[in-house]
Amino acid sequence: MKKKIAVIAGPTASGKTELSLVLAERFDGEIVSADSMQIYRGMDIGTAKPSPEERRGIAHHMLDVAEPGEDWSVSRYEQQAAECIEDIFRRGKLPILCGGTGLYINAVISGTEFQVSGADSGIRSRLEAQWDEQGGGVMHERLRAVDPCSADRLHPNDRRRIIRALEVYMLTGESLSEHNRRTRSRPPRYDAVMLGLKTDPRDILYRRIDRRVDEMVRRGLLQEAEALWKKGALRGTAAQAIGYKELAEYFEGREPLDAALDTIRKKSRNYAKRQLTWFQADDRIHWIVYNTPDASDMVAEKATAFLRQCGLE
RNA sequence: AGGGGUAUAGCUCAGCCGGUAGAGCAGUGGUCUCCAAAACCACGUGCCGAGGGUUCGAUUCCUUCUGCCCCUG
Repeated sequence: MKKKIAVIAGPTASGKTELSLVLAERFDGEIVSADSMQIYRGMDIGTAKPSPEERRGIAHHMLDVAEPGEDWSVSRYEQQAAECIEDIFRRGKLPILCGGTGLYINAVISGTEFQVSGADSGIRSRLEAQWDEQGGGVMHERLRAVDPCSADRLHPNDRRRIIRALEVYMLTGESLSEHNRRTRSRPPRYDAVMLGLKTDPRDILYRRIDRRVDEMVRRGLLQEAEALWKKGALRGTAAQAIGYKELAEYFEGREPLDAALDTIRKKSRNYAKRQLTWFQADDRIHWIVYNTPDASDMVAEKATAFLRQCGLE
């Protein structure tokens, strides 16, 4: 029988962390973060990473596993997270995968293989250079020649995915579409019991996000971001983190502080919307509406009931 | 108080010589199998501030009023 894990998904500021702690206590679980930015050491306030005190003695995994300058990727995440989950099972506990990075969650559940890395071989940067020289149309046609399915599926402007599709083919000889067909046909690695948190009118979430940015500033986001910026640590994937990249503009004197903060709020809302689009398309998710702080007990009860109903205890 | 300017989509603003209107941002919907807090795609009818006038026809010209902005006192 396939092993069961609990998953808590949802957009930023929807209350995932809080719920994960309650469920970990009730189900004797350990938490595995599924967040592409919380993996970085030193990026704490801006990623809303639970502090050691906030973790209430519950084991957390996949936090602080990389330096901000490191290149990170789904592949690395998937491998390490899977190891953590297996360890948790060995300890006889329930793994609770909790986070807002849908791609990471899916990779772990399904056990997707990402064997080839174009970034390492340097082929990716070569393809990127060619894209800039020859234009996207040429690259799209090149892809069409080796992988017509992917070419049809991808919009000509989708530079990143066209390059990746070419890279996969060049590195493995197998087209991306074949690879996907093969991996998708395999049964998922875990039996995931998925919970999703959201607000009902979306504006509630947006307002919560706006407020949370102010809260982060109060807690020292500027100092944290400035320290990383001074070290030149914000490179690679970490440089994409909302909050840090906008504040870098401010530190460099290219934008006033209030404008940078407005952008942070805006980008966070945009991000939340994309997360909702991603998760709402996933019909495995059992949604719970979490509108106000005083509903936390009710949310916990609903979540608990659902997990029990799905055979967890 | 006098003079000048402005009033167009939720916001910032385009609309040359009159033929009823577009961009960016926001928002919404979507894509997503190694940069994913990223990248990419789609969607723009709004008493063109109000009234009057000129005109076949006014957002566009004239005029009055109202709001805001600037200058002079």
